[in-house]
Amino acid sequence: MEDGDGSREGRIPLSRQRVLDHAVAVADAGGLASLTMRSLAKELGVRPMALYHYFANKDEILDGIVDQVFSEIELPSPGGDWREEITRRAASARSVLRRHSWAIALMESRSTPGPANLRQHEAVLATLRGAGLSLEMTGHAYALLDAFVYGFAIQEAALPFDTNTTPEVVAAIAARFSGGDYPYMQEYATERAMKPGYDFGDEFEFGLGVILDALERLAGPMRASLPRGAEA
Amino acid sequence: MEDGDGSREGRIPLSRQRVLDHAVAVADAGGLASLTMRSLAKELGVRPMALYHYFANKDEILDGIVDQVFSEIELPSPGGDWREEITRRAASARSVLRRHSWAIALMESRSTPGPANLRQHEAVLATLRGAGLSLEMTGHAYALLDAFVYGFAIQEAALPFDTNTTPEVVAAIAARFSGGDYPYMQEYATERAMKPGYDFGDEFEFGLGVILDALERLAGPMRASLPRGAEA
DNA sequence: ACCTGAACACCGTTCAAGT
DNA sequence: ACCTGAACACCGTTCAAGT
Repeated sequence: MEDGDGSREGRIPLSRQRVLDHAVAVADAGGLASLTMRSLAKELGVRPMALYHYFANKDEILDGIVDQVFSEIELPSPGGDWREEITRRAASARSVLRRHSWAIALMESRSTPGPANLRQHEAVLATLRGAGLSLEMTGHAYALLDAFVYGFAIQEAALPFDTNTTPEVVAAIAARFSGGDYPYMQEYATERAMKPGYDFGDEFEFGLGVILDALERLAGPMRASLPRGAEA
Repeated sequence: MEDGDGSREGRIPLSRQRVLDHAVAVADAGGLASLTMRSLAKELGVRPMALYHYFANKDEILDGIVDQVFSEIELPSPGGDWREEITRRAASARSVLRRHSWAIALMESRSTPGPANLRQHEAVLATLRGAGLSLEMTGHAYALLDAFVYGFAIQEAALPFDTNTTPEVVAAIAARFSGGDYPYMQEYATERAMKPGYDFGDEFEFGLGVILDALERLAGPMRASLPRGAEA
């Protein structure tokens, strides 16, 4: 994974973007704990202090990679069918957060949204308002949709198994419930979760569908796209 | 906040529970980053290495405080009205995660659930199954409900303002949107979020209500409580 | 059994310096 | 402007030791 010989010749020069790209790669590969100023510098073929020429401190880098992750999420386009657009954006957010699950932990602690985050907000608001939702209903819809998307990402990240967990590991987990202390968990595990074809990920489509159906019903008949507040 | 004079006389002896209680208090007061083996030891009036007599390492303490947080969430009782019970449990989870918002970041990274977490799962499954939901619908309902609860907690934790933010701060945030780049965000901010009486927290009741209404409809007429899988 | 002291390999970051 | 070296005050943790 090292990409430098240490010599300055032929080195791609540092830049904010290059630092952030490598920071994301380091976190993807080894988790958030493995991302240190020193490990990041080594990955870039540079001394730790060089990073401080582009970022005031590590927190600024963390803010940067969170926004980098947001920038990977597809924006809904306010022109199209709102349900289709919102679904596409939600699915994209889910897959991005699955790729970079360390980002979820960071989202909780940083409260200054970056530009990609703001663009994301703007596009979702535009899509919902464009579909004719009232301001109040737009707020309801957005909070509910994003809570679901982020919460689902937490659940997926915390799952003790993913799609390619060995049967041995699954059996070990199941053994914890077989003492009789957790009859309902045991029922769910044996009668459903361990059945072939079961995939927790399918709950995403189900949940999102439930939410969108409800919003559609609550918002009344959707008007065709009539953008407001953007006519200036 | 120091509670010891350093002398061993009269010191409450260490124990796993005492360590965890203080660890939660430290994280509540100063955030997760402020919780170090050394700061925790100082808070307990003890040397850092004493902690290793009760926990193998810091990770075990982190697992412990996550489960401690889960233990604060009210369990639904399978006997009562399912909607009421699930609502009470969700509201409790939200307020607990608001009190300990650092726990959200930890939930993502630890995948071995503690006893309080398991009890929580068992009680929710019992409540849903007791209400007559099929195994499949129970899985759908649980995933959707918890995604919403956890996701809402992230959103609340990431909010740049809480209920007692000064108007100056609010104005500073609003100023970022007034450049014309974000017309829909500006509309939402000025026409709704900054209006007196607006409270993001109200979206919790709305979203939970939408989800419960949908589940009620999908599950068909609820049978009276008929526990299954626990008759042994 | 319960706690401590010294030490090791790490952190983020400052400050002064090199080119 | 861009990067470095040495140093400081921290980390988690090992190991051997005290009572």
